[in-house]
Amino acid sequence: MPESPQIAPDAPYLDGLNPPQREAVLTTEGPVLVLAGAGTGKTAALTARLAHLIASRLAWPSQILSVTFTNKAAREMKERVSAVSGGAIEGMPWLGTFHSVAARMLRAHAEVVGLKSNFTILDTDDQLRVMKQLIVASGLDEKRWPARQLAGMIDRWKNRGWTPKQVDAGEAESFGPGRGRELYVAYQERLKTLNACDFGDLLLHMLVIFRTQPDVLESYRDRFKYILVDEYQDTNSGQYEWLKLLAEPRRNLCCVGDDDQSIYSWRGAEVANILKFEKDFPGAKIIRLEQNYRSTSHILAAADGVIANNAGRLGKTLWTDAGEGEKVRVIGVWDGPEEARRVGEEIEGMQARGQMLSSIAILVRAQFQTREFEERFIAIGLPYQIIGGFRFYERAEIRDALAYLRLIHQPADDLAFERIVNQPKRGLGDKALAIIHAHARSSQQPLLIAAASLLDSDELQARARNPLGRFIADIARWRQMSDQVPHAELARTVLDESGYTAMLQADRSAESAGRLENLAELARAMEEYDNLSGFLQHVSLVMENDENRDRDKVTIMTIHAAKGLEFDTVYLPGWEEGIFPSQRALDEGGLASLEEERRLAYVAITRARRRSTILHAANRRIYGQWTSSLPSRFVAELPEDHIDQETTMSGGESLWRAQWSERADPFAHLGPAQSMRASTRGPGWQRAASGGRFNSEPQRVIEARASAVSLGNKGRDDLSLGQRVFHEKFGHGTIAAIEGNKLEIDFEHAGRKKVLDSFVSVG
DNA sequence: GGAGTCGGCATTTTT
DNA sequence: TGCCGACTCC
Repeated sequence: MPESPQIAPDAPYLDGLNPPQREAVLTTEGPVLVLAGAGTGKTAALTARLAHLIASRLAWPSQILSVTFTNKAAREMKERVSAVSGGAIEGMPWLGTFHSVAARMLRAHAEVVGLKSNFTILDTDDQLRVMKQLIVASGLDEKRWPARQLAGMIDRWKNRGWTPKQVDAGEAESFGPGRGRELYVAYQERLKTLNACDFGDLLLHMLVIFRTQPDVLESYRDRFKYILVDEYQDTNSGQYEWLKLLAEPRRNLCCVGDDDQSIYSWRGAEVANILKFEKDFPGAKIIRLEQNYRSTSHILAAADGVIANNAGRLGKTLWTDAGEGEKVRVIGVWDGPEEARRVGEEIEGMQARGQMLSSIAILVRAQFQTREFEERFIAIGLPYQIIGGFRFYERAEIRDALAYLRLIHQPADDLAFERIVNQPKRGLGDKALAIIHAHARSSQQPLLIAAASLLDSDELQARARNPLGRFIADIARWRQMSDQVPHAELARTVLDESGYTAMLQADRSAESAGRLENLAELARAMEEYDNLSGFLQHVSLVMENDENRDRDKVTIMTIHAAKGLEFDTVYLPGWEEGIFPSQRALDEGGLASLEEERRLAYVAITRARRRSTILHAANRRIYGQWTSSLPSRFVAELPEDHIDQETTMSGGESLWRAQWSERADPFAHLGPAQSMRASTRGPGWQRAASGGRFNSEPQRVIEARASAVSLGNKGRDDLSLGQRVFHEKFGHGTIAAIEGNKLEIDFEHAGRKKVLDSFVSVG
């Protein structure tokens, strides 16, 4: 590999790039921060940079680490690199999301942190269930100390790169109280026994390995000649440390991002990472991409006027030669239904004029806002799609199916066992489960194995024992099949033979048909993977929504979900104090979260290519209560020259703008009923209704050691024939026979029974 | 195990 | 207001 790049100014990948973009491509050595404003051709530059590194032989594809946050971004980059290099380049092995790259590394070094390389990746619901169990086990009231709160805390700690020992004492105190650290330790222990880790662990474990195993760190430093990071403003402290460790000592680190588009601080992202880049990497080159190829200048100016109110920006000024275009419209309406009606009418008008619905989006601050539009669009028959909400792999039926597959693949998967042992109903209720749990705990076996050994005893009543026996035999049989039958086929068989399909067919509710379809889709999706284990491992990291994009539809989604997307026409409803900025941000986060809300506003406006329309309503129903609302302060921040204001109410166009400075009640003329100030809305209204449901459950896989029906445990050594023992259910008796962990006992009242040694006590 | 009831609660969610 | 989870009663 030559020392210096063979600069080819006419290289095809440089075609169409502007000077700063070229600079971003050609500045290969040393730390580089590319500040890429919205719509400035960031991905084009990044892709070209990768192509350049490879084409000029600075590095092999395998020597470049490029990380993104989303699977979508990773996929897009892969596709574009391969297109720009004429498909000649084999897929880049180290191009992926932070999590998938870390998972890949962790599989190679799992034993360092006490895992096996086939560890399972838990999702949020798995985590919550495990944590709930731990909270209950530690004697805390799960109502007062909800698992979600603990999960949130531990997640934040992991985002910061903290192992239990590093957790700030004060923070550790706050849960339980005083039990935070202990529960964190217990959680990690539990994960270890499940051979599982959560999303945060993927990065944290690797961080620990880098910190403690210099040779491992060294090998990766050797390997990665160049590192690229997309959406750098979204990195958290853990990811930052991870990158920094890998980037030293070469420091060929190129980070691309936009501080003005940092909208995930509540997920642990640290805007500070991008703000302090120069300090952390002295001599870093800062390149600004400021030419916007997406929007017209009125739109850019409006967005710029808003974001200019934020302090501590790195600063950049977007410009375009696309022309002025239309001003941003600001429309004041009476109430929520009118807002939806107005948008619906305009869209119908555009549709009549031939505009594609897919080029139109409605971007909201929070999920609950989608409802009003949904209702309206149904009423007028306007095709729409709501992005967000349930993901494919979060649907209950999908997770049930996955649980079957997990349990077949990995008999030790207790979470999967719990999920499906009685799904469909087999008459295995709480009582049976409690007995299985008790035995599993005392014999330290996975639930499936413990359940199998219970079958040979009288611990369970025949009513439970028989269906349990069938269930276990089914799992064992499917497990054998899994070696011979293609895994998609296996999935279909399992769903049929387990009675799951029949259960859905018998269910005549509105959703059941869709569920059956989803399951069919799941089996189809499986065909794309080589084997069951590959599929299961992939599923946990790439949980994507398969939206059907066949028909022309208006898109409704949150602003967060819209980051990185663009539409010709964008509607931005609900720009009211308390909604946007959200009440929560106003109440709790102080200036920092107000600024984040403002960045959201910036992201929202800049999604539009040609037309951006902001709406606000004077009255809105929140939790069923009619409340009057003030226009968002962000409305007042829009530069007047670049907007057109319109109101469907009397009062004049600048009504709201004036009010912001005068702090008067803009709706005083409406009479006392409506003039309740927005600020008088107490904390009661704060969090508006949402769709964020957590209904479903887990998935993960553990290495199989024992077969599903293996028995023959060594028994206890403190028991002998003729000994008097006590059994909770059957009372006192004497041991008549011992075989491994199985006993036959003559009970004084219950007669002769087969029981397991873990259920008896001496005496 | 299913249906009914009651109380608490309610942003954003890349992996 | 409306949903979800927990709980109760057949």
